[in-house]
Amino acid sequence: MRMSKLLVPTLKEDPADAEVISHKLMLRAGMIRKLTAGVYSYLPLGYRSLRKVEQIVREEMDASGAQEVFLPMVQPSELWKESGRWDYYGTELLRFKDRHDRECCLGPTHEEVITDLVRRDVRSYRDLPLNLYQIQTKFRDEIRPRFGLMRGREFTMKDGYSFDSTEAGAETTYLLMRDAYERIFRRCGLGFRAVEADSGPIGGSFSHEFMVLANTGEDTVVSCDSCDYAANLEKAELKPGDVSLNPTSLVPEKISTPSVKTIDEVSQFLGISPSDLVKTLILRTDKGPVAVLIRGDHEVNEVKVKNYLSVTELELADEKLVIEATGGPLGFSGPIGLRGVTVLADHAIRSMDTAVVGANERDFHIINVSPLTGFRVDAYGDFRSACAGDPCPRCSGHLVMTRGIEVGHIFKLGTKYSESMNATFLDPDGKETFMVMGCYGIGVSRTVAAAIEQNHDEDGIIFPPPIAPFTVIITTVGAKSEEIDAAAEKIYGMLWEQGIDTLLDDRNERPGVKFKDADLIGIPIRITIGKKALAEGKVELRSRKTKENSLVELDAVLLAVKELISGWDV
RNA sequence: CGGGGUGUAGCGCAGCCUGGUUAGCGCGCGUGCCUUGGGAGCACGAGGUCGCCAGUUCGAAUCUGGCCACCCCGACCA
Repeated sequence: MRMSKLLVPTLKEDPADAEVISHKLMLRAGMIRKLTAGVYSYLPLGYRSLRKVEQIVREEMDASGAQEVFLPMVQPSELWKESGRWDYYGTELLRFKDRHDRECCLGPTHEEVITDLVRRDVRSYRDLPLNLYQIQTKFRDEIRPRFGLMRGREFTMKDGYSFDSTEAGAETTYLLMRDAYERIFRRCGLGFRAVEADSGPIGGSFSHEFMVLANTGEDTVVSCDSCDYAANLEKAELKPGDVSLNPTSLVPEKISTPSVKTIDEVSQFLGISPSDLVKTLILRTDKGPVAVLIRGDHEVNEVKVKNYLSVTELELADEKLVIEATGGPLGFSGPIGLRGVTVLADHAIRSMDTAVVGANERDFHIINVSPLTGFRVDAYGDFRSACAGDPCPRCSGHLVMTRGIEVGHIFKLGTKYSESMNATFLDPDGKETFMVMGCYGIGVSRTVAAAIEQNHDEDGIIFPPPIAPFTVIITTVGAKSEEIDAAAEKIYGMLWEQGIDTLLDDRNERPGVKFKDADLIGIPIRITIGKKALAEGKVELRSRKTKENSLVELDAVLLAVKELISGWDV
């Protein structure tokens, strides 16, 4: 492709409404343009990158035995009512009516459609397992789209669904997909980590998220500094810890703490550390109010509490419920004397010798409380989020926190949809049985954005070669010259013949402009053709990543390019 | 939806507080000259319903009210 013919509207300045680096750079590099909130058009460069990711996904999915299909984006409400999600999904599901007044929605995901498809045509265990996937535009009416392609409302997703005749088979398929995902993200040239994710009621290690590591990521990845344990923050398990051996013998004492409410305020007021406090959080659930006790310096993990209680709804109580549950105002809740409320306590509470708690009375706290004897606890458990430095749940190492961008998620669904939608098959004994399902998603457009978050510098994007819109850019410099043009054309033709995507910057621009654009759009390898070197039969090769230049003979260009690509470090 | 903020040329902004000629600046864009190893220079030029609607006023980008759009912080997720 010739730069003079390509639509690449690069910008010198950052657009005012872009916040994160990938969004700014994709806009500046002329890869995308916004149509409306969370909805973007892809320009040639952006689309080329997207298609490269798609192709890698496609190849690896096919190699693992999955088959590509293409499902409708407009879906009838009936299917969603059948699965129960028409009511459950909420406003993220974009609903509308057609001219016959029939309710429809734009597909945010395709469990319903695929299950319907498979249940109609698959009747025997002989047809299983079956693994189908598609690469398609999804629409989710996100509450708050942001960060460009990182969280759009319309986005490109690879979604795959597997159907097995047995649990064991489903688990085998799951592991197959996990391996495929590893290969996909490795081939994309990304630094990533597969982490254990919350799998809700299914439990076990049957949900993994694939996180591209980048400090601008929205998710927190918890990993061990000595073993290979890694998990999403909401999932990361914690060891129980030791029970206090010398609980306080002091007598609890109610003290005045006027207008001192927050953990910080109380610890400052009393001159103690937040870890000496117990915070009592009142939560509203669909099974009634619950009190959760967490050490002052820790954070409650709502997903863990939710799973422990098997509730579907859980949120922090408002002041009204706090007064109802504790008898005291917001900010002074404590575990002593709570009635009619389930009291859960994090393991760490048991390790405390002494604690300061709220008195359930305005402007009072109680000091010298023994967590072991001072109040009733219905159950101890792992209810807090991990912190950096916590012991690893699998070995003697310690946990570290890193930021990540979730680009993939694989999940064992079990029979959730096959039961609600009656997807059955006849097993070898002629018995009607529910299919065991799994689902596997990759945010394709987000993967492109994540690659940029992970690979950029002050000059622009540094694309990993496999997903770069072009692998090589040929830049001619200096005054118009037939020799230079001829050399450029020759190399350009040769690289294309070798299947290397090459962009020829044939614009009549000054060198500075060409260099800046080449850097900005992140083409991994730049071949610069100038008068001086060409007179000696050489051109210049430059790596966008290392910024190292080397002069190579015209005959050696192809080899040098291939070496640079194969030696590219993630 | 709650909290904060912004809408003036393709992009980035000034002007608004204190209403008053023809609404400015930089970049970009067009033409010509010139230049060609890190976003050159000169000259000429095109491009604006000042987000929309109403109101106040002799007069509104500027003041008032309503609406809309977009961005940031929270709950969601690939």
